[in-house]
Amino acid sequence: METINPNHTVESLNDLLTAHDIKPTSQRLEIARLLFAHHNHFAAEEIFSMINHGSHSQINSASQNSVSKATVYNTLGLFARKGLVREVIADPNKVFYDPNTRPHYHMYDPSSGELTDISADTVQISGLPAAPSGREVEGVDIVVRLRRLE
Amino acid sequence: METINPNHTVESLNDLLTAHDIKPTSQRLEIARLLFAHHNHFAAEEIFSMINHGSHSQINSASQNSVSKATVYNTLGLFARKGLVREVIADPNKVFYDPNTRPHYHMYDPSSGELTDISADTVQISGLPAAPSGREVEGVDIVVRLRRLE
DNA sequence: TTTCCATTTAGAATCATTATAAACGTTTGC
DNA sequence: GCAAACGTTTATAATGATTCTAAATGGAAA
Repeated sequence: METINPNHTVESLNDLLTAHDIKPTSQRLEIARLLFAHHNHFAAEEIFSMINHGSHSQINSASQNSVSKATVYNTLGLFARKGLVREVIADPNKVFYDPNTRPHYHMYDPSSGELTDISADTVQISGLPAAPSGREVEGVDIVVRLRRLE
Repeated sequence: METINPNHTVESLNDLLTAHDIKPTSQRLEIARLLFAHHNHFAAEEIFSMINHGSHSQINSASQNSVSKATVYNTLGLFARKGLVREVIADPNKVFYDPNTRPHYHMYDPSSGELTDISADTVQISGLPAAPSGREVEGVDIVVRLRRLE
């Protein structure tokens, strides 16, 4: 179930982007707001349609917020490169963007498309090999794949 | 269960497909031979080009081995559904097919496209949550993402 | 044989994503 | 304040993996 976090003001989002070396434009703030207000993972196309057909515009805003598809993709790529969000590769058809960049894992149900978090606190992994020379480990992704019971 | 053996004969491949409830056609045998002869993961497009532009045709063979792109995709999907191979979701741009269906994990280097196995023998994981009701865990994928050292 | 059913095929369609090149908006230098 | 310079956004085209479609093929069975 999805909850909305109202504790992200335009100010704090501004600071968040700035702290990650991202110039805060209105489009970037709009996308960041969507990502950080919901406790959910979104694909680029979902974010695009939430902004354009969705009911997420500010109450008092006179301007109809609209961001082009190209900008949505560019911005999510930028956010990921700057470490503001994390890409989750769990479905071959689309990339999910996760506003939680702290270590944690995922559970994925392809039949519903639902991607949920697994806290890293309770999970123990050991025995993973070191990176080969010239490389370093960027991260460890764990995806628990689910299927409908027969 | 099947073991990976570089000396797969046409007969043993035949049996392998039959044991997995797959009718062995010449195209399916050709694709299975590629997958099981190499200790490697391949994407559909790689298999397609190995068959068509690759150096895998018999020198003295009068028959030019050629499998259409549609059949390569259909066959790999069939193999995966029947449990003969496993899909590996590590790169957003393509699905890898892994002839090793026993539990094991992967290391992925996006900069080279190299996907290598991590044996499950040395890896310990605990504390993963159970599947929600109505679902079961199909598998646990671990991908150690690599990056070039700066 | 002739029929039937699965398999294969070429090519079109799809869909997420990326590239292109123009338009736009801000900042900066004067 | 004004204009060049630069980064950002945009519509649109292009890409590339994958899936779909509908026809052709081929083997098994009657």
